[in-house]
Amino acid sequence: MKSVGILTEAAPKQSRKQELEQKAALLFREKGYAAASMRDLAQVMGIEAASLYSHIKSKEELLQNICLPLAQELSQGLKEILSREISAREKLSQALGLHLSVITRNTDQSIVFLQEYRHLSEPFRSEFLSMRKEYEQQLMLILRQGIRNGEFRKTDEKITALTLLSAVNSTPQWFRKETGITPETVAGLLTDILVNGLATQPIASSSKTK
Amino acid sequence: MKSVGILTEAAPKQSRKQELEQKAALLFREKGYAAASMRDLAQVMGIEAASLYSHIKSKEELLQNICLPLAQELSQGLKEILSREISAREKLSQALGLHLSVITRNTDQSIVFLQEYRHLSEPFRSEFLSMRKEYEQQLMLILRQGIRNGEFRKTDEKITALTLLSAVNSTPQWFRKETGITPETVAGLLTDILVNGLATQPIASSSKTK
DNA sequence: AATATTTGCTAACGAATGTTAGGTAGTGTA
DNA sequence: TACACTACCTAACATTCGTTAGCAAATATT
Repeated sequence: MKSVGILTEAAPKQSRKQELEQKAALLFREKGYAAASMRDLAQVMGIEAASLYSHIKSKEELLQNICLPLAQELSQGLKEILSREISAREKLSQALGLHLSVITRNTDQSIVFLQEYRHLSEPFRSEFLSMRKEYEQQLMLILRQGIRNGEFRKTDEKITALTLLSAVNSTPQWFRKETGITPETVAGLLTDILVNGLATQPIASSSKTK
Repeated sequence: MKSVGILTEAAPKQSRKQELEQKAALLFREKGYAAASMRDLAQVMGIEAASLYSHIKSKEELLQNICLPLAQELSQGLKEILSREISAREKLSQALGLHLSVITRNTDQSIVFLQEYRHLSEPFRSEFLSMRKEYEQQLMLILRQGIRNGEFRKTDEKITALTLLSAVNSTPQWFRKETGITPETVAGLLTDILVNGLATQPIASSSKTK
């Protein structure tokens, strides 16, 4: 019962399962995982709820296929950057750039990834959390390196890392590919703000760095 | 059936309803609004689910009582700051300080406020969203003022405002009162990072400001 | 032409959901 | 003492939930 033909034109190369996962990401983003029902998802797909199970084993499988690959990609990318022999500043810049590149190319998935991971069952949830923790600590490592060699001002590494992360993680909320603005542009913009600051000239502050 | 006596010692001045709302905020924070059931909440309170309705009209009323007062407090505070006759830099600093003060004093509520507002029914959801939009635009106003008079570097106001907001909004995730660190300390730290930047010295970047 | 795979259907399941009805026992107030 | 109020109970409701069983038709593969 394919008969795509006239009505649903141009279902290109994507399998039905991929289409389902994409629609699921959008639905989970909009309503939240817990509040999005399989019947909602079925309606979006134009089929009955029970028919979804021809493609997937469970609702949670959808969530796993959204969260885990994304976590994997981010984690692996950062690890690679960390091993390069470049300045801390350059590392941070590349890390933010990669992070932004990944999440702006997958806005729906990223938002779900960031907000709904807690609905993963064990052991996936724990696995996810330990990957995140590792990721955060690698970011802190870059900061610590930069502070030690004088590239960065003295700040609390943990707080700074989490603040940077949440700053870049908010981009999927407003980023739209259609506007023509590229992930690279965003990366440049955000990195600039966060590394160089907003002010035109530094001012006396609590920090002891001139 | 009060008989607090020995078992539930020191239920200080707080009414049962207030206690319920506080427990609800914690529960909603931990499990998400949709995934947190009234039976979960009842268990936390040590009573039956049906008994909750002696104190509230509905589950959503709890969400409203978490989200709306917080939105009100933030919105009103920013409006007040905006009207002062001080530099943009000072305005931004005070705005971030107030924002941080409010949300670090109400971490559970803030997280729910930020992540679960979408489960408000109409017209509360729309009301909430328009308050948030107004808040964001007032922040942009401060940035625009600062850019115009040279206090801030030239950046995209919208992106910058949203980035600043999400940076400060992440504090409830890691902030713990018990550690002794005060909201004011956090405010100083974050404001410093965001306004003055991470770097010890600016470097050639896409920005045209020297 | 025969077979396997993909994609969908109807019907139904047990479990969990928010909520209501109606009642009871303590507590504070007139 | 009488009365109202607070705080809880049991029992049950209609609805929605994720999911399974069993079947059918179209498509792809051999």
